[in-house]
Amino acid sequence: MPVDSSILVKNYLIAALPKKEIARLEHKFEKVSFKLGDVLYESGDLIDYAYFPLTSIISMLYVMENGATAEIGIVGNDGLIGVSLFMGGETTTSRAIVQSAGEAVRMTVSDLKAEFKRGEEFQDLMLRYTQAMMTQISQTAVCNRLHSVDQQLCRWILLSHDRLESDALVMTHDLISNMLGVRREGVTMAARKLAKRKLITNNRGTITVIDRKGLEHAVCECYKVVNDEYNRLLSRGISRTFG
Amino acid sequence: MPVDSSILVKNYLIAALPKKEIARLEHKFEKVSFKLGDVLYESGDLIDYAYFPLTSIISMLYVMENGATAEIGIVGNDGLIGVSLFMGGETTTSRAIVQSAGEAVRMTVSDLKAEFKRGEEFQDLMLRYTQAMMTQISQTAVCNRLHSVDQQLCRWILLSHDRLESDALVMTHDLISNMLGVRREGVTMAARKLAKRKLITNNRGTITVIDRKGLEHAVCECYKVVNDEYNRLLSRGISRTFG
DNA sequence: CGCCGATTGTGCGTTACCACACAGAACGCA
DNA sequence: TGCGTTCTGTGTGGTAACGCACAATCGGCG
Repeated sequence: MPVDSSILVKNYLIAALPKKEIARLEHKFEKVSFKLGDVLYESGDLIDYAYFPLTSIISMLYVMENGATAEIGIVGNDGLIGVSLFMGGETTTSRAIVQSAGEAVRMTVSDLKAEFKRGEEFQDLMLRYTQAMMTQISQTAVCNRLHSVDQQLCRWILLSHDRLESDALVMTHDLISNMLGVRREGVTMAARKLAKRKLITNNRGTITVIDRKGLEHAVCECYKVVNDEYNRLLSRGISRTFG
Repeated sequence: MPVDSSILVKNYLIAALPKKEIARLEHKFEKVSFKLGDVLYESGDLIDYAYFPLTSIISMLYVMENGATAEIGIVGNDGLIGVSLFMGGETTTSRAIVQSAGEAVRMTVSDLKAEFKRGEEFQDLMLRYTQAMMTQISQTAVCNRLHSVDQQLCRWILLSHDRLESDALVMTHDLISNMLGVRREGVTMAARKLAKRKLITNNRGTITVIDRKGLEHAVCECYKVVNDEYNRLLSRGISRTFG
């Protein structure tokens, strides 16, 4: 489906491009819709398209040989899926899976590479975004090492909330546990604690944020570190309140 | 100190450049020596130089507000420190600290950027290296989440061994514990187990690899995943035995 | 309405790791 | 040779998370 150029700017990365570059690119985008659980690509797949989420959220998930999973990073309308294309690797060792249904625009590999190779603002922006992504991944490593499941769930809810228009996260505890790489019961426990503190409500299949400020107060420093870095590198935050 | 160009190729990243580009760059390198514990830069510091280790090993370490630390990645003669310079961020949220004394060559920020901006093989190589680094960081996140201290120590020893000419890792358990983000006693226990299996010896301040194959057999899949990706992206392994 | 699958809640026992305290061993230097 | 520092080993008790089994509950659909 060809796109109305006005929707492109829902993706902040595209919106950050000079008007001239947007004009050159807009007819190369194609709009797509994703359902929860759709897989954009598997580990090792050659990739056809780069995806710029508009309302969807995509998780990058590593899948172990024994089937255990852990989330490496999360991308919404703040970024794109397909960094490996202009980095030269063509594939990655992770799976890209839809964590929250919604829409995205996509661009073919060759269009993406051609624009990147021009060496203009598009290239600079993609590289700065990639560094922001690296910071997010790094902080995931740190958080996995040093923080409790409670803290990590809190961080994960904020990361998701930042990338959603709604306050309702349509996710079962089981799915969240796959992202965090912990037991489903662990998520249930942690969610109950947050609900008891009146920061979220926790209904069958849906977590709803009811006290955003409270969550920000409860979360570990990892959240803010990454957020500040997105601000610094991309001149805008993805958070709803910071920056 | 000006460099003898023959030593430059001890760094595999430099060695992978076309002869023409090496020739253009060689007079821009300067040789430096590092002691254990030297800090190349702190989180947030503006960086003056990019460092290409020859015999030294550098750790990228995240330092929490409470002083706890965790390693994000490790760089030896397979790579460079200063990716954020050409990625456009100028700084990172981590500290770069010497994990194993030795030498490196360095290049000024402006020389590095100028060469990168030419858009030739140097740029491609730097970007592919950066993707390899992202894979390493990602796998650190996964390993931190899903694997035991025993497994992580094993992986860490192999990562260090790959980047050393010697079989002796001059590191106290305390320093290793800072890298892994665990207790010193946890490292002591894990090292004793590996020693009991005759994979390493474990003397005051030094861990010596005595059964490389055995370690590779004992390590979690995270090691091989990253190693394969370095192979694929940089057309050569950093491991002493694989690829 | 009633059934069934999906989701969440609970209750074990077990394991891995932590924090702290301190003993012993090795090394380096006077 | 002896002394102090650094490093490693050990013990005790506590906590977080695990694996597993199963009960309770919710929602959709025939």
